[in-house]
Amino acid sequence: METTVTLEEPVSAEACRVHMVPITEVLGQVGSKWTMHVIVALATGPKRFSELKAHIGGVSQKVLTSTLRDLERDGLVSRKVTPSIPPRVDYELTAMGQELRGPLGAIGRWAVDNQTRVQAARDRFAHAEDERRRDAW
Amino acid sequence: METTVTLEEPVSAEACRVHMVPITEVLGQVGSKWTMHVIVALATGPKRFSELKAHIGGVSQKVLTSTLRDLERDGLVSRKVTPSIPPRVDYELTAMGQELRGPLGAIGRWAVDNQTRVQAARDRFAHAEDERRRDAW
DNA sequence: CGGAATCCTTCACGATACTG
DNA sequence: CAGTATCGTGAAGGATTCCG
Repeated sequence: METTVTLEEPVSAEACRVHMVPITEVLGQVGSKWTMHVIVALATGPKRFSELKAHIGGVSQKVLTSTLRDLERDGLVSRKVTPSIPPRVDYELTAMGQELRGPLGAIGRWAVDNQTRVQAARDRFAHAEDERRRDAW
Repeated sequence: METTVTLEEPVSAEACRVHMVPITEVLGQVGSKWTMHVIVALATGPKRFSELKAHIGGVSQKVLTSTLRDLERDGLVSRKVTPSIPPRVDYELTAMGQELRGPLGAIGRWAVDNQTRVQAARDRFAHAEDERRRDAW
């Protein structure tokens, strides 16, 4: 019994919804504003908290902490504490985190390859909106 | 001059951030709670508004409308109005929308393939949390 | 240094009611 | 049928302060 539906051949609306649950969950996590940045930053190797914060830039300490917690919770990132003075905490992609780089890279490449097309579409849309506004007057 | 960095070989922190912009934007959109559902629903062919709503299930018409607007705005979905009585509106993936199915499918497959591993990691994490709580007392 | 705690703002989402 | 208009809510994110 094959249950790999995803984006190819939906069976029923209900079966499709059930299948979407883990996907939605993962995307909700990945779509979170900073998750992608963290994974990219860690893709080249382990980093300390302050290194991550500096590398990413523009993220608050609180949000970075919670992002890292979520990733650790899901087993994508490992957290290694060295209780020295001052303390030292290293973050690193786990094996599972490394595996996510592939699929994430596919999205990333699509985004980079298509940003001009998306921008053009947005311009067209904004322009069409203007025209409708003009017609209304 | 090659500028395809994404997830493979970061150059500088700044160059990396610049590259992340379109990716973050796309992921923010895709990570939006219902975008994925809409694309999956439309992957098999055009659908009317009410068909989409019924197929997805659990989405309010307001949110579905704005989700579709965003997708239309970015040129991923086309909207065809038939001014009959009652009115009829068909939504369909554009060529660009179709192309997104590949990368999105990669994420989807990863999510489905790894949901048990993620769940196990969460259980471990929750268990470790409990133990720390017990130590505190 | 790496956080936890607190406060505050914004916004996505949802429920409801109304319209062409 | 396919929206638009309004109102309400919770959660995400950000700034700041304090702690081991």
